[in-house]
Amino acid sequence: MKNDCSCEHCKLRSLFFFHTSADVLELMCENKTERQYDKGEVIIWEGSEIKDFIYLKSGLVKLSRKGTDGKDQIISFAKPFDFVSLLSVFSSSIYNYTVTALDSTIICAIDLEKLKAVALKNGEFTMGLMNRVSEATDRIILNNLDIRRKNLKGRVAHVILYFAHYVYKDTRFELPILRREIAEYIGMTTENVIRTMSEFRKDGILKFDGKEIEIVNERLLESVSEHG
Amino acid sequence: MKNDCSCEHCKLRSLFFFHTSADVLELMCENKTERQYDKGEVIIWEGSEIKDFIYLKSGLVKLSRKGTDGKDQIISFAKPFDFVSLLSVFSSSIYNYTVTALDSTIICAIDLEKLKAVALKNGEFTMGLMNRVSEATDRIILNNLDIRRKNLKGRVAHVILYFAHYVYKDTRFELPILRREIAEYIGMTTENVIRTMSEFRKDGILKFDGKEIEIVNERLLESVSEHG
DNA sequence: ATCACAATGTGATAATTATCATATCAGCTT
DNA sequence: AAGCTGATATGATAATTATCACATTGTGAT
Repeated sequence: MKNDCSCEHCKLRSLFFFHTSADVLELMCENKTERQYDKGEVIIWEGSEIKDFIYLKSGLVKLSRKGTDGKDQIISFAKPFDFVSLLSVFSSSIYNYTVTALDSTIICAIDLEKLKAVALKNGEFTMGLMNRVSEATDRIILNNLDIRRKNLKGRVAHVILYFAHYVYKDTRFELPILRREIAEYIGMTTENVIRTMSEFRKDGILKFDGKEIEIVNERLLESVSEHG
Repeated sequence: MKNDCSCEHCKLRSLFFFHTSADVLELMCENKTERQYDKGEVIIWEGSEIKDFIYLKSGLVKLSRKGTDGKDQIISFAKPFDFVSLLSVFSSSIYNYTVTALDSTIICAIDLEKLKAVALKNGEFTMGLMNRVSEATDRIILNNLDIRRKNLKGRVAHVILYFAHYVYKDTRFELPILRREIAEYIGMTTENVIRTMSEFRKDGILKFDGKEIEIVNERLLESVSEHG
């Protein structure tokens, strides 16, 4: 937990703020805390009070929610440049989702009251913030719509391509989530996700090597993602 | 299409803005257009340029999107006090959804460039705006998650209860959408929605009289909504 | 190393939902 | 009034997905 004002040179800075006026810089430097989480650690608990505005500096997380039936549902995944403090922060005082690290993850937390105080005085800053929040929530909604259109095979293909294209930018990567978590994300059962991935392997679309996954036939996987 | 600055007394005003400073009042009075749409008319076309910030004054609308396969998906419904210009407006220059009136509807349109100009100078106004946008998109995401947890019967029950509780605040109302539109909203087929509603009728949960629908056994409908 | 436990993997069967076919009904036009 | 069209309605069947049962593999703790 350091506070060396390294954000002055942080790559993320430009994404959050149009200008970096004196009050915004002070907010970031004096009132931010950096925290590191290991894979599997919970960063935010559903139901806890929102005290900070949080964003990802590095790593990968999942946003999930416990249904009334006790079953978890995964809302979305987020990597740096995606916001984490998306939902709730400006419309609720309580988080209505849990954020869990899927990999070693570093977050920056800015005291929410102080951020709001700056935002009230600085429209430019607030507009930048709103742009980001709007963009990130849009992506969640549209992605969920996209998944809803597809059948089991298409949904599984969608998730694998999501990690390949959007997160790792490689056709070979270590899958950061369990089969069960894929199921929680796409709204199918764990068994069927496993079965589908086995089929992809048998069909020569995927190769597994421990946690490693390799997309052998990307074109076919994309076709499956579109047309089942 | 009138412009008599009636927003000064508009009930909605308090919801959008914390304070109504001079610049905000001028924005609303000088740069707003009021438009009326009949049931079925399209207010915003998917793919069109975003020129205005739009909100509902009265009526009811649906937000929908045409999938790559040509099939419509309904994202959400909105009534006054829900925003319409939720998604896209602050993160895109093009609407990625269509807004259609489900009933006679009046909207207010504020020139987006002028709104942005005010927002840049007025952090308080922008914060109020962000609160609203965040609240509305949160509701869409959580509602979709809720529907995803349920089976066919539960989803149909959910939609009927949504209109009863949230829109009409009555157990008897005129259903503003077709069976097909319920299907497009919950991701099931039209036939199965029709079948399910017929079952509800046969089971004494619902009564139909033309377009009118009456919830006879609300407790049972709620139970079906929760546990299928 | 062994035990315990969770994750992966696979098959058989049941339940759910989609598809296709066809009928009736309501509203609208001529 | 007749004819057209889209919405509602219903049944039979096919396709998809869930459930249950059980085997195997992997992983962490002692």
